[in-house]
Amino acid sequence: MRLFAQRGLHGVTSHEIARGAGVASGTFYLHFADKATLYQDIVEDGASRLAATIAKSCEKPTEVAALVRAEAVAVVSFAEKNQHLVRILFGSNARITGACAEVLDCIASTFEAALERARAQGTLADELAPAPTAQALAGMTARLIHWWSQDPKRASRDQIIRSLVRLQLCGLGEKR
Amino acid sequence: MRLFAQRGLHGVTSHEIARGAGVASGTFYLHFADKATLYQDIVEDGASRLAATIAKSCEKPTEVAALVRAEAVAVVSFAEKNQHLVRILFGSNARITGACAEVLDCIASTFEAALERARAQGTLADELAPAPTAQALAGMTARLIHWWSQDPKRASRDQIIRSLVRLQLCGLGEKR
Amino acid sequence: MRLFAQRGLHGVTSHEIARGAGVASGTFYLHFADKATLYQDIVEDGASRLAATIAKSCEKPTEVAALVRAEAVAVVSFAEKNQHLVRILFGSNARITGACAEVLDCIASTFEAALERARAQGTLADELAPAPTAQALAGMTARLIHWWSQDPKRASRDQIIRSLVRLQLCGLGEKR
Amino acid sequence: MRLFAQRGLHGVTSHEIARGAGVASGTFYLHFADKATLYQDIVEDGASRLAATIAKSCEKPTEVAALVRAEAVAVVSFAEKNQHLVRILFGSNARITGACAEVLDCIASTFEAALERARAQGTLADELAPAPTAQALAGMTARLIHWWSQDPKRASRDQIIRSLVRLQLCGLGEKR
DNA sequence: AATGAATGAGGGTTCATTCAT
DNA sequence: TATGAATGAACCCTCATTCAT
Repeated sequence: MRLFAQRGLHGVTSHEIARGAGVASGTFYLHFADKATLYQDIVEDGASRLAATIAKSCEKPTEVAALVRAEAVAVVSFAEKNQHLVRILFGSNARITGACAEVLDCIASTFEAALERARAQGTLADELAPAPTAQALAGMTARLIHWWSQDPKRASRDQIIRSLVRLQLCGLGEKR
Repeated sequence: MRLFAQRGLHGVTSHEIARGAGVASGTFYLHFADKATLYQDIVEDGASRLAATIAKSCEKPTEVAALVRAEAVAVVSFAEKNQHLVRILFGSNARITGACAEVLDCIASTFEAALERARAQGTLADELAPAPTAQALAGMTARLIHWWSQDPKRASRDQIIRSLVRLQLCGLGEKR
Repeated sequence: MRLFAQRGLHGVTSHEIARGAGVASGTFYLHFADKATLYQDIVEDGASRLAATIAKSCEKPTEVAALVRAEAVAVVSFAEKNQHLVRILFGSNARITGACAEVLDCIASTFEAALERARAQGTLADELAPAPTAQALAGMTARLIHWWSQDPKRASRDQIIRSLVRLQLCGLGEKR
Repeated sequence: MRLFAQRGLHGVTSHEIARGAGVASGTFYLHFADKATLYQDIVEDGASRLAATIAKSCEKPTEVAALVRAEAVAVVSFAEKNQHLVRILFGSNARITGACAEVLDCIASTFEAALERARAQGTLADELAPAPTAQALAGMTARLIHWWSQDPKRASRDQIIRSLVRLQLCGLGEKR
């Protein structure tokens, strides 16, 4: 993951991965089918773990504000524990490899569902169309997380969460 | 640009580029130093053209709302005219190639400057730290533009602009 | 062909073929899809050329003896001109590669047709079943040709032809 | 033997052989020096067993016809009991491996000796040179046996023997 | 004696780049 | 200036063989 996060699928050789793991070249193939499959598996597994983490964080809260906050906390915690993975998922030549069922699209669709609900309840600002807004919120989250995971000293955990919450709440409706 | 946008730096061969341009393989090297340099040049040139477009759009307006709107319009127009380029800049194994002086960072720093100004004037919501907020806004813009440029029928030009303006204004302060 | 004749498909590397042709490794792939395909093409092309040669030699003669002789001459001439090819076709890990639609089966079926005709005319010795006899005659021809092409000094052209003719005539019926 | 008969020396891995024998990969090397040696040993042992079988069958008969028949029966019986081995010996990338002291040459030399004897007694047809005729007869035998062992339902045991006897007798002289 | 994970040399293939024409 | 055949370094992957357990 470290190597893929730094240099991408094509920038890393199978020899480097093996050597990085302290084993011989051939040993790589005792554990993984091939380089592309390993990468794809990392992405897919990571995406579903992230999705599960988010989903779980949304179970309890009922108020919008609490829900948004819970989600932000979950995402930030995930990023803290999976620094390399986050860079792979959001650093994103993931798209190029065809490996990912679009982590971003996955997150975006979560947002989109929430926005549709808000629209139904009349709490969504009129000028916000659900689809593009969902994409914008997903992009915002991804970028923030990715930027932060490249160097966690750039901002405190709390600042990240507060920014996420504020912007998401704003995007998720909250007529002014 | 079309090829790079579709398949990324590593997914395209120099032969394909030449053939796509209707010339022989060797001719490629009469025009470009090598494939990586071409890619880098596309990214850098594209980034500075985008930056210039944004900067120009910000010259006249004095009010925040007008300024944000002008910027959104400029970015959207740029994306319309440079569909492939936008996918290269934001689709983003740009980061991996080391080719880019971070288009996103460039955009982010524009936002950051605005946020610092807002903070000085006391109009920035307290919970928003300038640096991460700037990243979030940049990520939001990039994602929205990229998503849209993959298939312009996904949303109307206007919806994109309205979403951008609303979310940016919100992020840029506007205490509630 | 020389290399394949000497060491078989698996015993020859693509690098050796290139080097043997006085070109660099990559050049091989400008001319052939890959090593296995080249081998297969050699076998298939060789088989059909041999079949065509045999077929042509059988056009004119009407008497059995003349026909058998014409065929023997054709096969021997082919072997003289295509020493390496003959060793590939009959030296025979051809079967292993799945490359060949069985050159031998092809030749055998020619014989089988002739034997069926002989049977219909009542000139075939009773103890000879067409199918196995055809295989035997084909194997005989192949072996003789292969053995000779490994070292043409082993026997004169004429000895080969005479042996072939005599044995084939015998096999093809000629009740005693 | 089954694996080698089906796919040849190069088409079988040492792992497959071990797995086919129900032991672990390393165990293979407790029993055999290496894959190539195993193959060579199979071929050499098989060839000498076949040679011994033939030699034994030729001990008693004194008449040519009886001798030829005894030999044919011996060979066919051997093929019936050693289906895989026969395919290895005659299916024949045996030659390529350098493993075999030429089973065919071995058989051929038996025939050649008989032919020389016939020549000395003046019973050999003038047009048949001993060496090429011996090769032809050996090839005929090998092909017939091999063809039959690939699918014993192709012909009855008796048909094979009768064809062999008839053709060999014819080749072995029998002036007309 | 058996295991099976580990090794690493070797081979097939690709492709960025060159250069004689 | 344009060509495109040729180059050869580099990469992915396989598999015969070893050896600590």
